[in-house]
Amino acid sequence: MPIETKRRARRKAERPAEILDAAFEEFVKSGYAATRLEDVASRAGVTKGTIYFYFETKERVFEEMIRHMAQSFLPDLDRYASELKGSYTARLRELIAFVYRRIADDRVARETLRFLIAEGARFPDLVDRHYDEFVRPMIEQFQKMLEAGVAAGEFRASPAMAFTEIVMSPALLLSLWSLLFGNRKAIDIADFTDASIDLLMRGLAHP
Amino acid sequence: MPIETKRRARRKAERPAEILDAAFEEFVKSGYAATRLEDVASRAGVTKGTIYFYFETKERVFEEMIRHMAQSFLPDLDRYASELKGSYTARLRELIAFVYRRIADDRVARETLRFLIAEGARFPDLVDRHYDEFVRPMIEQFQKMLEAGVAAGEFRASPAMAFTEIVMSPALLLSLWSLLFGNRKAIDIADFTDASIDLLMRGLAHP
Amino acid sequence: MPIETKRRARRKAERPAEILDAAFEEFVKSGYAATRLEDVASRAGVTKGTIYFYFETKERVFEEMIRHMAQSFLPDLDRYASELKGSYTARLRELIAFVYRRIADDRVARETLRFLIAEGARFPDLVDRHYDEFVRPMIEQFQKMLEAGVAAGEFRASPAMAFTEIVMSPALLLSLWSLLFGNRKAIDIADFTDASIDLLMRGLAHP
Amino acid sequence: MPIETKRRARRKAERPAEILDAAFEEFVKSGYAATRLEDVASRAGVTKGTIYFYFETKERVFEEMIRHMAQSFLPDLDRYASELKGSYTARLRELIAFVYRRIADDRVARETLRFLIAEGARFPDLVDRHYDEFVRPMIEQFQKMLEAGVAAGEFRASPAMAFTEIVMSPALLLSLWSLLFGNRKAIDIADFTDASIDLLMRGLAHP
DNA sequence: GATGAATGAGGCTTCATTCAT
DNA sequence: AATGAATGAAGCCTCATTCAT
Repeated sequence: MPIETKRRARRKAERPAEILDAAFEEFVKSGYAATRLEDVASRAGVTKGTIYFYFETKERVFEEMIRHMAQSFLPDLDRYASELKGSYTARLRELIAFVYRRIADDRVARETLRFLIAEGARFPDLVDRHYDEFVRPMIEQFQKMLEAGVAAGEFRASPAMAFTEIVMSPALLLSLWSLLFGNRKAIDIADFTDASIDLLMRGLAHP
Repeated sequence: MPIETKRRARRKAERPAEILDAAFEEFVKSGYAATRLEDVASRAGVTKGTIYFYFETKERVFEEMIRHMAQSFLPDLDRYASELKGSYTARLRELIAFVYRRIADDRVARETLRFLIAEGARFPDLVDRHYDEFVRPMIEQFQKMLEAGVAAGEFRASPAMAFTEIVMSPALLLSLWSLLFGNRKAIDIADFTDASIDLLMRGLAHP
Repeated sequence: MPIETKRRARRKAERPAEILDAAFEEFVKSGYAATRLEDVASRAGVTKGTIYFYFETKERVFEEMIRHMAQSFLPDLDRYASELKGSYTARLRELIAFVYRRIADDRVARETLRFLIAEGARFPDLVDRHYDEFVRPMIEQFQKMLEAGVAAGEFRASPAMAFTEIVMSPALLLSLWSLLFGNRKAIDIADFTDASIDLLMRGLAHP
Repeated sequence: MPIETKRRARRKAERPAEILDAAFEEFVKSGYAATRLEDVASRAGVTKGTIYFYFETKERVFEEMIRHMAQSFLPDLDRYASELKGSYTARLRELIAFVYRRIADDRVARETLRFLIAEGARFPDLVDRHYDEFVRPMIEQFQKMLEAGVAAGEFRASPAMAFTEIVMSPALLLSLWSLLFGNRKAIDIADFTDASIDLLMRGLAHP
């Protein structure tokens, strides 16, 4: 196979991804309804017809875009968690900091959250899929660690054990803050993270 | 003045509010772009033209709708806060519970949050207005109470003092949870609230 | 009858005329179709409903406005023509100058011409009425004078006798020039008039 | 290239012109504001959307239509003028007759004049363009010939030399007459032209 | 695979007209 | 007489979608 053919083939193979990348940017800029597939096409360097070669409808483009962008960091999280050493207090601290960095500071994750909030009613499957792939596993990861910490006598058996998602709520606030105010009312992420962790760890600790 | 005139006049005066109420429901159902003003009109019991008698554009209807629905509960909050007695620990607990009930459990507030997240880029003034009227005053109220509690020696001077919004983050999570999952993955609000407060109060307390 | 009542009655009697004056200005500004009766109303200091009290439709407003503005100067012309003395050459010169001043320099006449050209297809009766009330009498007036001049041996029996309207054509050009170019490409009316009359009188004279 | 492709390509290339031709007819029939683009479309054998594929707005359709229809006859005029032989009196006579035939008798030119008068305020650029492309060159052509005739001793140095447009005014009257009265009050164009030229030439001649 | 001309349903917006007061 | 709230028909324009090439 001549090298030129190979390059073109690779090119073609990447078309859908290029379109979805372009779709992400356009959907971010204008929202689902106000985005024109024409603009997605020209950003991707193709024409409208090409999009319809790869995707059935605008809705499909949106759905696939969400899937495409939402690269799960669950494997990373699991590996990171399993490699942590030391006291559970220290481990939890590390794990939370890790998640905060990934969630609160990641533009793609943030805008995906916006999409899900804004268009969730139209795409309930996407939301549920996200719950299954991101939210629940993350919560379970924290749940495990909390329970281990309690078993080890490091954490008290607080009622928050039944609502591990509370642990993530400051990170969520950070995301929303950014979605709402952009950098008009910026929060220092590092300081905020430290303060959140400090508050949380004290809250979990034995009195 | 005949009674018929009065009724009609009252009717007239209420028209804009009726339209905005209808607009809220339709915008909730379909989102900004997918809502047809015609549907707003028929829900309000008028015709399309009538909406344009009171509002210039669809955008204005949306903006005014947000303003109309967002009845500030700041006065309530201030009064409630000023009437609290006892230790700052107890007062803070009460205040948080109060806010949780109002925010996390209020459909209008929740959907307004969705609107602001979804359409904030198109209506930045609305977002800033909400910050000025709701977010900042609420944060300041909590800030005051935290400082008083520290001054009274009840709370430690934690780094979270610089990020009072952390206190509200579980309530936000509750709102978002509802926006995303509706009642598909319901959280028991009362228990969640208790757990959050418990965690927070321990985190704020002296070791 | 108290004086206040009288004033109000006079006021009322003038309403239609005030509306038509306002209509003229608005129709001039935007043309027939693009003019909103609402704007006519507010310029006249009344509300839309009032216009419909006096006129059945927008078309009627336009028609009545044309009638109202088109104050015939035929009586003036006839009187002026009958008072002229001296040679027919001198009389014709005077008469033409008189008409030029009235036609070419009169904003109302000019804009009426625009209305008739622009909306003539929709209002053929208006056009015909104008022909009967303005164009034909004016031509006849000139016709009479030309014939008298020929009979007196002052003018030659030129073929233009059968097309007296030629005499008016420079004035028409002046009107159109103004309609098209406003004062972007102004022509000196006095000089133009003199030149036209000079050319015409030579053309009519015996060689 | 298959013949079918060629046909389709030719079709495509002609679309805009077909649309503009249809637009001319519809605008003539109803005027700018009262013309519906839908009617233009169906007259052109396409649908509404197609018009918007080629033109941004209704205003653009109108502007482009005017440009499209206004095929300058300046080159013809220049060639015709340069080929004339004989006395300047004879040449001028020929030139005027040529212009009268083209202007006074040309439906497109006539209706374009109506458009410019009716909608000139909305499209001043069109008007100015017409001045530059038609009016001024034509006047200059006549100006040159008049000056040559004066230099040759055939014409007197009349004040009309400064207002060459007077020469065209009977043709303009003819156009307007047709615009206003259609064929309700027809003028014999040939006789009218002869009479105009006769009057003019006598007016220009030495006494 | 890719193009882009063409379609047509649909929504926003305007405004002449009506009518209860 | 006059008001002005309300109507609803109508038109401009957009854009997802199709399909011949």
